Amino acid sequence: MNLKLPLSYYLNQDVIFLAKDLLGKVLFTEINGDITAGIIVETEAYFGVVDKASHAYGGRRTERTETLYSQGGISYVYLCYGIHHLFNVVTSVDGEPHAVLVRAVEPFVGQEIMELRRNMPADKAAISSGPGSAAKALGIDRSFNKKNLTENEIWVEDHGIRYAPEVIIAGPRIGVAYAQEDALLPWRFYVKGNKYVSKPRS
DNA sequence: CCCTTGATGGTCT
DNA sequence: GACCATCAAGGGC
Repeated sequence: MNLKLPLSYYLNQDVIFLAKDLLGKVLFTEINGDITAGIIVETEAYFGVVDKASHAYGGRRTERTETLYSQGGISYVYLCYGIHHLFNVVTSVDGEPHAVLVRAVEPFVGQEIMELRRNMPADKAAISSGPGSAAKALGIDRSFNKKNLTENEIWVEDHGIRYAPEVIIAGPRIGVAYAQEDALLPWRFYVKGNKYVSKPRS
C-alpha cells in the first residue's frame, strides 16, 4: 500500500495545523539505494510574509526564497551557520511562502546508516535531535533543496502514528530572538517526553 | 552538571 | 562584511 502523503496534503493553507499534524509522520530519504527514515517529533511553523522569523518576511523575494513561494509539496533546504543543513517542508498554495521546519526525528528505518552518518549510536538522543542533526542523520544536504516530496528521493509517509493531544506541546520557536515580538509566538510543536526532541525547552 | 566557544559558508546589503 | 531557524567538544565546577 502507498503510505506517501499526496500533494493535496501540502496545499493546506493552515501552516500551523500542518506543523502540528506532521508530528508522527515519517520522513524518508533514499540515497544511492540507502533508505533511512525518522518519525517527526518536533517542528516549527514559519508563517510567510507576516512572520519576522521567516526568510520571506515582508514579501522579500530573492533567488533563495523563491523556493518558499512555490506551491506546497517541495523541500526547502539551506545552510545555517556554515555547517548545518536545515530541512523545511514548503506548504500552501503557489505564492504563499509558508513552511514547516523539521527540528527532530526519532530513528525509524536504517538506524545503522544513520549511525555511520552521525558517528554515534542510534539510541543516543543527539543522533537526530535538533534541525542540523536530524537532517544529517537522514543524509539531507543542499542537493535536496527544491525536491518534490511526492517523488522518490525524499518524501513523507503516514504510518498511523498518533499522539494524544495532551502530549503535543506548543511553545516559542528556538533561535529566532531576532524576530522580536514574533519570537514569542507558540509555533514550535513537539512530542512531550520523546527523548529525541531538542534540548532548549522540552 | 553547566557554560563557553570554535567551526564554517551561502546569502544579502 | 555582517548575519544567521546550530552543534559538539572541552574546561570548570
